[in-house]
Amino acid sequence: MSNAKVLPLLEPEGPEGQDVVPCCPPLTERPMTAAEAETAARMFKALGDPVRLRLFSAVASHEDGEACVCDISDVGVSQPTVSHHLKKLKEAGLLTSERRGTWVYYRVEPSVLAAMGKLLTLPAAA
Amino acid sequence: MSNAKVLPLLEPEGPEGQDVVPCCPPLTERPMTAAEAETAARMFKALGDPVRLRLFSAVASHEDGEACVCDISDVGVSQPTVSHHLKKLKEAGLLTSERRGTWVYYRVEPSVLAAMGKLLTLPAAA
DNA sequence: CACCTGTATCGATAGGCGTCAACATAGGCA
DNA sequence: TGCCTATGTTGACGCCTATCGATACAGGTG
Repeated sequence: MSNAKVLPLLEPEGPEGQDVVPCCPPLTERPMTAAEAETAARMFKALGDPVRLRLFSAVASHEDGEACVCDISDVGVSQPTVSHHLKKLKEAGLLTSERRGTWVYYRVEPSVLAAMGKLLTLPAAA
Repeated sequence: MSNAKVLPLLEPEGPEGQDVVPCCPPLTERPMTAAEAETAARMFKALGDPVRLRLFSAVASHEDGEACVCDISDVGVSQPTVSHHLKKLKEAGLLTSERRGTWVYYRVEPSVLAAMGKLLTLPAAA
């Protein structure tokens, strides 16, 4: 494990704290390169499943942007399926997880959410 | 065909021109319902493929948010595959198409892009 | 009309993915 | 130590989908 893996949409930048730079410019700025598209698509894909989207929203809207699995696992699928989807969200860099005693808590990465939002920025709509 | 079909992320609202209301609140506001997630996931899924993301970006970044297929079809896959992906983007409500003489032009729906952006809005980041 | 180019559709195929039951692992508690 | 709960992993199954070649359709040009 370790935290050597970098979040897909972001690259750590500079030693001044938690600065990050988005992987890609807004979709409307210029055509994305193949590499950029590969990276960004991974995140969109992760949110492209209704169950995952609900899980993500449940975590993101929970107090402090963090929630125990037990708080959010009522989405109509079996427990292994919930676990599977949370893993996918983690692999996509949208969530992080931490075990605290009996329970495992998942937390959103606000900077990633912001980066995705910027991707969908409009140029200068009239 | 006809334009009876409503864009997935938006619902026409009121007779005052092009007003639309987003299908769902920001992800962080409250846990999405199953129905909301179903709708929103359809759009994320459409952007969850690298080829489609490049095609979408190519159209969105093109002059006037519109591009001929011939201008954007150089993404490393066959012509039928390009056509297939453009159709998917159209079905997801992200693009519209119009034939003008020999060529077919695809155009982005700015309001849909904006709605997706709002979905990823942060609450009140410090 | 015949021909060429641009785009869409069809049919087939291989791989990806969501889902579950069964099992494994981790931590708390008696 | 043994048991219970919470969560993750494994293996299997069926569906969805990205891709292609072949073909069809549309529109321009001669």
